Amino acid sequence: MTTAILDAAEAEVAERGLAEASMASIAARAGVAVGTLYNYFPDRDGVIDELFRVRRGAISPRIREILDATSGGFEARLEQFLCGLLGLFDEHQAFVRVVMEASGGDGLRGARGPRPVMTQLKAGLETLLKAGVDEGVIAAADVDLLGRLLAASIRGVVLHALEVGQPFATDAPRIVRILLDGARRR
Amino acid sequence: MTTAILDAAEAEVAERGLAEASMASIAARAGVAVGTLYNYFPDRDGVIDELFRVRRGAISPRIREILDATSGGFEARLEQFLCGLLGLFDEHQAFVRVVMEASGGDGLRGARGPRPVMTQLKAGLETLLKAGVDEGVIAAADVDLLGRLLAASIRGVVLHALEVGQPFATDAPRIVRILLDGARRR
Amino acid sequence: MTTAILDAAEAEVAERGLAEASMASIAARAGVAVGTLYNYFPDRDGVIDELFRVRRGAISPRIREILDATSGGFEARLEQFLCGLLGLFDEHQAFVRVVMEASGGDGLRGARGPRPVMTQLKAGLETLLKAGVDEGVIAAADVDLLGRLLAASIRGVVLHALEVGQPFATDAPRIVRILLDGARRR
Amino acid sequence: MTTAILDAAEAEVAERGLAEASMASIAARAGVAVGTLYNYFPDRDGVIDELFRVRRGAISPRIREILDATSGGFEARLEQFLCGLLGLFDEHQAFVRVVMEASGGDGLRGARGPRPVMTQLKAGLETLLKAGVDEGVIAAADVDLLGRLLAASIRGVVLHALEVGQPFATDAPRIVRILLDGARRR
DNA sequence: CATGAATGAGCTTTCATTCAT
DNA sequence: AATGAATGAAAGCTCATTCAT
Repeated sequence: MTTAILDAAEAEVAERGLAEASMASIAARAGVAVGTLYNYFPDRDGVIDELFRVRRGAISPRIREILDATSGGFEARLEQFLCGLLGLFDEHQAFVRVVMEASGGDGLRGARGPRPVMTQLKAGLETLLKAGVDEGVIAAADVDLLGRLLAASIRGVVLHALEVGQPFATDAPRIVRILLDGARRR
Repeated sequence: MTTAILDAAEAEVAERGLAEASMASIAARAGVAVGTLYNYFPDRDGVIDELFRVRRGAISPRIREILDATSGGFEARLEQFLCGLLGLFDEHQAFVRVVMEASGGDGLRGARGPRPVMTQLKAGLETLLKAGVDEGVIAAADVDLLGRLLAASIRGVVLHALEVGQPFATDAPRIVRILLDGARRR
Repeated sequence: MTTAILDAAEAEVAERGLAEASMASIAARAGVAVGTLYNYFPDRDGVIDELFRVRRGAISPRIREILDATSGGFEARLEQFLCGLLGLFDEHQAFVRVVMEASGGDGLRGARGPRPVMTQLKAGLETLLKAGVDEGVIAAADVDLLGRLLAASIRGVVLHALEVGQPFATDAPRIVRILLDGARRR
Repeated sequence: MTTAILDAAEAEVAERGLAEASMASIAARAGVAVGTLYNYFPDRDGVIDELFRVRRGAISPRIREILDATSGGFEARLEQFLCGLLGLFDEHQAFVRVVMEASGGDGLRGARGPRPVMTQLKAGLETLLKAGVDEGVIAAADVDLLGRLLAASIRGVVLHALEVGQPFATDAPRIVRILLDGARRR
């Protein structure tokens, strides 16, 4: 039942936005009465928080796995990481929508919850980029900016894919190529 | 008066978020009575929409000017454009905050308003990138993705600058360099 | 089972008050499920009403016994009655708390239940006072007021004892003395 | 408006009881919308608390005046005090009902508000009774119990008068006579 | 026009009650 | 019988909106 409720909440938030997802609409979508929600969660925040907690719980270890599974040189690993990441997001489209909804001005105000995933993602990127520095592929001075560009690019690609209804993962290799070698023709 | 109200709305949304910006708080900040808001706007959405419309009205021609003012080769123009753009955003920090707040899942739902700016920005980028293709600097096949990466990068850089409290414009040249020539050391 | 439920209800009302005694808390205290309450009582009011009915059923005959057991002259009997009554209340502290809780404006509204006890108590007092009239100890004209003063005094003494945590019965002789002979020194 | 709302709250509580007095019923009785209540009071407790505060504010100084206005010997003053008090309560019948409703198990749990009036009343009685001790009319040892009997008697008389719909003040002299000289015929 | 008190729909939350197991 | 999850009416509270002044 908790699962059904969280799924309903997720769909509701993805479709209508965090502020518009009322307990009544979540209950209706879950096919239960309002009161039932309160048999499983203390209050509205409890539902939303748990939604983020559970989804994070499903995604977080996968990100680590994807990172750990990368092998080869820096460039190959980065590409594998991005590819795996976007593939993972493909599997959690609904939640990705929620995160996009919720992550307007993160950090500018009380960010509700997707933060840890983004943080972990950035941490993974940083790990890889440092390996790239060690291999002499990229300059240490570029790590920070490059990390941010990569994170932003992932967001941009995901959002675009969401809008046009495509899967996410296809662009990963090209992103890596452009960010490493540039778009300039030679 | 409309201006005062929109300024108040902007400040309120930037500070508290779209959902928390009540008509009462906007009126209080503007130093008028709630009723007065309704003498100038049909309803709450009217205020928010007009806020976006007006700011867009101020920003749009500037974007075009910035684009038109670029000169030189493709790379130089791209850098000038980004630089000018980020400088422009620096002048509209409050509104940029509002946009960040509001631009969670644009297009996934009824996009409130920043869309056109982003669209125009993308259009400007596309114009430039096409010039790049004509000059033979970049491949036509990369235009679309590169445009999205640039747009996403701008968002990432702006958000980061907002969080750490820095001006936006400083990173523009490095972004252009990375996206054109790659971060790979040679 | 009914007994266990009523005991739980009594304890709950005594501790938290009538309004705060929920079916859930009563069930929990009785160690049964909520549904079980409804196998023995039609609804919440049914529980409360039955609580009063049962306790009255236990107290009523005792009051009669106490009255019947009184012997001697009017004054002695009155003192015995009061003493016995307060002693009886001592044995039913929890219920007395419930009655105090419930007996705000009895009769001003739908009196929940303690009424009959008070009525019987007043009836007993009246019987005694009439005996006093017959013996020529008190005037017939004073019976009514004296009855009310005695009843009120009992309430006041019980409430005070409950607040300071003392047994009830100790003050009975002094009350009788004051009401019969007055507090005036001679 | 505050007055109208408090009057409505008072009537509602007097008629239906504290727990049953909903904001909706208070609003309806006051002839305003629910929201209006919240323009004048922070929440439901705010209404109830203010009701008690205001009525206490009207009654408290009067009690003091009544006490200060008493003159003559102890007995005369006590009678004047009781008489004045009951007369005062006659003027505030509605609030007296509220107090009766609210003062079930005072002190046994969080007593909402009439407490101070009762406390002041008891303090007034104590002052008088001490004067009685000084005059040698009553014994110091009886002050405490006599005070409680008087307070309880007042409550009993008021409650009875409320139920039968009589004015309160008529019984005062007889109460004083009984408590001082006893009901015993001589 | 400006005002701000009044409004009431709508939201969150509670809890007596039901009923399939 | 006992259970306790599900129910939904009802309560408290908020806030966009209206309108008499």
